[in-house]
Amino acid sequence: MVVKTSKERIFEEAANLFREKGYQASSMRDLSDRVGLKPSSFYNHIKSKEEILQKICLDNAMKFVDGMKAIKKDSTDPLEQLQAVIRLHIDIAIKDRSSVTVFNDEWKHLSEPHLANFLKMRKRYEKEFKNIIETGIKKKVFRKVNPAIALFTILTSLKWIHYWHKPKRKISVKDLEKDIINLLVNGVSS
Amino acid sequence: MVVKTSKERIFEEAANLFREKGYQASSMRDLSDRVGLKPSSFYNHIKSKEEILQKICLDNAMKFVDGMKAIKKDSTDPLEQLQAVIRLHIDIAIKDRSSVTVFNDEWKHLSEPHLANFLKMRKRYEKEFKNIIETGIKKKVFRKVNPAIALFTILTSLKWIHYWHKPKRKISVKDLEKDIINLLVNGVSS
DNA sequence: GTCTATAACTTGATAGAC
DNA sequence: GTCTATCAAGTTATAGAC
Repeated sequence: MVVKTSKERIFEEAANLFREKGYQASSMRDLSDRVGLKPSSFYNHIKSKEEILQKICLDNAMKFVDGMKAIKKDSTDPLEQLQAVIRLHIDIAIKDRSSVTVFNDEWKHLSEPHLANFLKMRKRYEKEFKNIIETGIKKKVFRKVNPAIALFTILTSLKWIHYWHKPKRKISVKDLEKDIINLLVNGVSS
Repeated sequence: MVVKTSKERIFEEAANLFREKGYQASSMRDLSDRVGLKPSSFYNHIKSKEEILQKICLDNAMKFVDGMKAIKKDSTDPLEQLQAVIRLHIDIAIKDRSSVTVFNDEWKHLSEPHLANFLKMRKRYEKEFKNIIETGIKKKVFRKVNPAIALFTILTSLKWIHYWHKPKRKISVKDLEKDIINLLVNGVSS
């Protein structure tokens, strides 16, 4: 994919723009400046502004759903699964910063029925995540924590990476993953 | 404060509205419907729409800054300080859900110089938080974790409470605080 | 201090020439 | 497939009556 099509450039620049300014504050004219096409030309490639948001949200949701599916297939050990899920979140955040930020922060601007679909997928994902924690507790691999609280604490704690990680930082992705897993699994206490 | 002034009602309903729809997607007409005043009447009480956002962001920033100051005064033990900071975040999130959500998610729509001020305050707060972690490591109260990674993981992990906590949930604030502190300090591993 | 009316501007999207 | 021109609707904020 050396030469990008106009359509690809629209989606890529839109993700960058939406990440920086938010979906609502980003106008088609702003996007036009970045893509190098007049706003009217967009409509040969997309149906509407919201279609861009829909695709970004759906594509990222699929990355998480597919990743979770693979994890559950690869291992049945809750600790291994938890570690793999943490790695999944970090890898997705680092691979496409803009797109995952839009997925995290701008989904609320989806219209129906896309919003309902999105929330249904998210709920299902959270359920699978919580199941890992609950199984870990049952097998005594994890301490007896409140599964819902552990779920949201861990899930939310993985949302800063896209904001913090820049290629210039000296830490490698492998080390970053190791440190975060260590922190969430073992805590800070000595 | 039994009877609320128009000004108070504007700020209160604005926080609710901005939380639900986002700042940019919230119009003065939307706000008008909730407050029960015509949009033009707002301008007897406020200078602009952004002034509302500015006040919400600044007020909440001050809550965190003041809270941090009190914590550093009350104790010099890093573990006690960390526990108190976690409680601070949870208490603020539960006491005024809407306002803290706007503070968390909508600050990017501040114009200069308010945006720069906000970011400066945030950076200073993060520095004080990181200092607790670094001191804890030096005193061997905490394990030798990467302080920046621990800072952001813990800080971010506290951002789901406003979204999850509803009075109808059976768990008390005290128990919620205990569970989250336990999780972040000791991890999930048994 | 609230209202009606409206100014001044920006928005997403379309029509139609090339 | 890109452009110019433009529309219809929505935006924040103000002027001035009461």
